[in-house]
Amino acid sequence: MRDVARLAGVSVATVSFVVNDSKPVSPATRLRVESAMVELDFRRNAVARALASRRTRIIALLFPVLQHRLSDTAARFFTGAAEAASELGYTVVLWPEPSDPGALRELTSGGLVDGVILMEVRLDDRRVDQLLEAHTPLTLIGRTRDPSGLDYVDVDFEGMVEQAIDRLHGLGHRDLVLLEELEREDLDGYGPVVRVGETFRAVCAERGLTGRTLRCDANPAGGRAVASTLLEEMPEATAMLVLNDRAATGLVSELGHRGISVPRDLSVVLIGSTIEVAETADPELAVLVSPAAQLGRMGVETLVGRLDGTLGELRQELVMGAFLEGASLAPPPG
Amino acid sequence: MRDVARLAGVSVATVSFVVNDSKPVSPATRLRVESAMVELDFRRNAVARALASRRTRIIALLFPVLQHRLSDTAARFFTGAAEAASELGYTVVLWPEPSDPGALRELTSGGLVDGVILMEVRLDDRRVDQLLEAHTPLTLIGRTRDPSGLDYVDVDFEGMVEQAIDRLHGLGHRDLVLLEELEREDLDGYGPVVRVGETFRAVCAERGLTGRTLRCDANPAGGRAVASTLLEEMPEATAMLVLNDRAATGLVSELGHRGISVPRDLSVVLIGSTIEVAETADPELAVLVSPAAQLGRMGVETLVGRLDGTLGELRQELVMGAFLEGASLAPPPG
DNA sequence: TTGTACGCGTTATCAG
DNA sequence: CTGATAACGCGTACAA
Repeated sequence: MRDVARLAGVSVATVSFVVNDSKPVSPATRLRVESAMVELDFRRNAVARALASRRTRIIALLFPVLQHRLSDTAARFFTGAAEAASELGYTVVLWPEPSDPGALRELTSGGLVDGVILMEVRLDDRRVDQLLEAHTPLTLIGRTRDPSGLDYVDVDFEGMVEQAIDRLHGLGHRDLVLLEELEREDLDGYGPVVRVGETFRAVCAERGLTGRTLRCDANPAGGRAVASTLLEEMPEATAMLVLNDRAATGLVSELGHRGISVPRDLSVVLIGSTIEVAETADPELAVLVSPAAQLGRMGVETLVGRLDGTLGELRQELVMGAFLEGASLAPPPG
Repeated sequence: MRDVARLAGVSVATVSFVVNDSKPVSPATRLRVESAMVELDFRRNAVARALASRRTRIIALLFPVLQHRLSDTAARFFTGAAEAASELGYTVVLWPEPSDPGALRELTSGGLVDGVILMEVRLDDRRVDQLLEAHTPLTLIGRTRDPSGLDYVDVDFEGMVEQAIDRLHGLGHRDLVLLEELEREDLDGYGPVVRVGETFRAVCAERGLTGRTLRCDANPAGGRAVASTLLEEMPEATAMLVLNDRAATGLVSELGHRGISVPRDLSVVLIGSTIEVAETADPELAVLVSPAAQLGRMGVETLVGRLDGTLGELRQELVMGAFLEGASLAPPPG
């Protein structure tokens, strides 16, 4: 930049004005500066700019990649966020969560990113406190147990589970099962799992339905393996809610092998998955689609609004996903 | 840092020495500095450090998220890369490819990242030239048509296709089909598709086998839809290679509905997918697993080696994935 | 072993 | 409209 200034016969300040058009510059000198820039193949240095201006226009989407699979759904959060950021003149990068918690502070208070969007939030999430302590502009995708004072957007799992149950209830089902993931320390207090489980039990109780829980590994083999448990221990169950899409396809196909037909003998609803994954099963599963891309977008808009100061009040919003009927719903047999 | 120095009664240089232990410091003063640091809750500023040292120890994994789905396999590249980076004292972030190509130069010549790992490489990939021109340290996951002079690691699609064909041939199959994705401009010259297609045709010709190609949308619905084409136009085909896992599951289940059984009537091999996706189909598909995590790791190791100057020669390496038998292979019928 | 002083490439604040 | 110049926070010769 110094060189550009020299070649154009102006001061560095003027060059800076041209580069950012932060101040009016006469057409003549602007031209001289611009040609000098191409001449010297000038590229502004983002680091220096960040040091001087105290911002990078970069947002980190913090994702604990070692604890949570970067699923299809998670990928859509990222895509939605990336699109929105691009429109707003920001860049969002997917930042694997540092294993060392100290590294988190470094990242966040180091000035490399202007703000952080936190994913895979737990009810008691230490990361939130750490980030707040570091005064990092923060938006959650998900929410803690007590999210007061925090900007967040989240899937409305409660609403989705209620809708699913009511749909099944409306078809005549009275004996439901929720298929959950095996408990792992990693998942302890993980929002979606906790909220879906609690809502399931509460709504079943409210409606006078039987609501039981089954657990299996979060993959097709796990789903296959749990089929016998289901048939042996809960033969009266006629409908099922599944949070883990991978397990669902395995379960459905294994049931098929055992002569149990979906939806004739068992209705199945997927919670918070994608169309494509629901279509992968045979038959296509009913699914409450995760509004992932939309939430990614909203997360970025919220954080940017906070950064630019254009967002006044707190933003706390829950979003339901679309209900796709698929071919896995029917009245209970008999 | 200035404040820390003042509180500890030393100069900023000494504080810097302590922070980076770049010079010997007497235990006494070190202690004073350290306690001053905790007292003031000191956090070093990554941006300033980057400006002074000309490196950030951050690597960008450049992924064109708008053109390519961030699939399960792609996610594993990221995970593998993140692990390796962490071990080497680096951080790798997933950087969505800027839609504006000029923005790519900004990113790369701005000093925000020390180097770039390029994903979803095409045979003629402009990004490579742009990055080289900007003198950005660069490693490819994938490779261009002529990758001479470039560090790269890639899936050995040629070897994998050959292995798959030979396996099928060994079972007695002589009439093969390759299921490809519909042509899209986005995918024009995309390495995996081109190489798999070319190798398929070449190896079939060499072995005297019939090798034909079918195309469908890269999702379950696409696979379902292409089932009738297969049955009507290629009824003699007894085995199939599939590059798109999503389509494969749809095809297999639709064939089942039409009385065509895998593997009795048709053998199926998935190329470059994951165990879990292969297990999702019914029956479990044979699969040549993509060595994604390993390649992610190797990509990082290569780039870091280049950055640290510990890597001498060029690194150009192809990796095969494991062959899992699944339950979708059998001799041809009759 | 420690301190001084300069450089890193911009932005921002003045004054002109 | 333009130019000097002081930050920005840290690394690192070089000197002490």
